[in-house]
Amino acid sequence: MNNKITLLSQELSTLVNQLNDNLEKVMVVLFGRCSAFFDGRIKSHFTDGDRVLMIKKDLTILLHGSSGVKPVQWQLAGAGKVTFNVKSDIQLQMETYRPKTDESFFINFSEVYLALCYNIFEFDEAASIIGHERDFVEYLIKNPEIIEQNLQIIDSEKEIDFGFIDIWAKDLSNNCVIIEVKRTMATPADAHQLKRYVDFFQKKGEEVRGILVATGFPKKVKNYLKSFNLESCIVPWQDIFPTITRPSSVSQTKRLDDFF
Amino acid sequence: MNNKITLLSQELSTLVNQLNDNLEKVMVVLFGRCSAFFDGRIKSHFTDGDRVLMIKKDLTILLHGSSGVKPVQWQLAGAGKVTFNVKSDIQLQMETYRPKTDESFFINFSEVYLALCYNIFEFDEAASIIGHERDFVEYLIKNPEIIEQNLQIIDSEKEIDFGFIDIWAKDLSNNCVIIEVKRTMATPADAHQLKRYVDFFQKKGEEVRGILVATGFPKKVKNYLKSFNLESCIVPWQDIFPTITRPSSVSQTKRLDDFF
DNA sequence: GTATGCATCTCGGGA
DNA sequence: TCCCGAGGTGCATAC
Repeated sequence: MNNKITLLSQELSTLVNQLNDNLEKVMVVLFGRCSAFFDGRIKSHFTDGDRVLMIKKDLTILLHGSSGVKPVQWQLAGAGKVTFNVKSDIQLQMETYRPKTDESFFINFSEVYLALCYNIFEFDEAASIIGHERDFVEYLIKNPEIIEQNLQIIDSEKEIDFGFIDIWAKDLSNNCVIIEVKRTMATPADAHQLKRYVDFFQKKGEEVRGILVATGFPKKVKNYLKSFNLESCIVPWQDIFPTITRPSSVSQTKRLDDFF
Repeated sequence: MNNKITLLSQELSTLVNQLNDNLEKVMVVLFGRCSAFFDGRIKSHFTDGDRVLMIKKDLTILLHGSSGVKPVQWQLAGAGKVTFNVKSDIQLQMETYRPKTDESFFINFSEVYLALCYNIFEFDEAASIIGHERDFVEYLIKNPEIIEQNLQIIDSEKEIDFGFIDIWAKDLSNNCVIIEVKRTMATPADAHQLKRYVDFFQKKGEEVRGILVATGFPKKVKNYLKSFNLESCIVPWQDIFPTITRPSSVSQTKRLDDFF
């Protein structure tokens, strides 16, 4: 094929050896019909179905079905030994145990359509990401007038007994203002989180306002904020942060011959 | 190969047509070196690296790297049209847009090691799972003495203005007892959630106790509970629920010839 | 190692 | 459809 992909044997006794030899060295991918059992933090069982099994170099194990982002079953990296074997000459089985969490994972393939190794190169895969909550907090600290005119920022990411306060400020009347920042729609839990921060300061006898910043406020959350005398502030983040420009130029140093 | 797996062309202009023709009909999997851009709820960019692209029949798109359970980038099902095209004769590009969330996803392959279609059969993939929170709540309702002697269960999964109460009971002194059940270690948010429920009943002038059930209580959570006058109860779920027995027999109706 | 909270959380259930 | 909470949450980060 090429030096990156190796198709494995369709003969089970050979396949088993190929698989066991290559685990942890390359990524292994199997396409087949299988049933699966997981026993650990929860106990789950899937009956026979067409799936994709992906075993990464760190022994992360993913079993994907025909839809959805989440695997139907999986095991986190750090399994103990993963072993394949053949049962009764006709079924391929995978068995693993992850001691750290006392979890075991067992898959029984009634059919293997294709098995391959992928000699994936370990890049430093850190993403460049814009839009974490932290980015928004920093933006608001530099542009507090988005929330309210004449806010004086005092501190941010400040730890108190009940957690971390995103932004701590004072308003024109010298009231203490606690600001909690969310990058999504506000939830009841968000409102309550803010409430407990405000309570903390009020217990110390201070005059305190609380403002929840989010992209939207469902009715229930609005009611909750109102009943606790907290304020809301809608900030449409999508309109504030610019689009990443998509580089569409092709490197001139690569030529068609480089690929195959 | 077989009727399940079709290896696609290594010639880009042919590959593009094969891909576009098969999307939504089968699962498509590509192994290659690519850079990728996602712009939506967040903006993220990955530079060139070896990855696996999986496009499921529901147009869930997963881009997996060499480690970890989570894809490095992804898009939920329900993209608008997904299109492949060839750029400057030497790069394969994928482009998608998901109107619902105004998200776009763009991948540029500098190399394609292998591309294939997987004619995955749509089973009803519902899992049989034991160990959901609901199972624990039901167990406690049948065995309330695990929490406390002489508890009288009044109701469960009861909706109040601020959410659903797991278990609502009365103790020997006829006090109202609100019980919140967690299947994991208790978190500060759990403690606050319970406080929310207890506050609701106290406002109605009732004498209320709150008990948080979990497998463990970090010190900070203990402190929260204490300051809120709430109680804790450790229940070691893993010791209570039995192991799923693993069927290891092979169906006698299948023979080796059935497989290849 | 444990604990804590964010996340493109994803997903399912209920209104 | 929106809203809400559970999750085998995963995962980085701070301690």
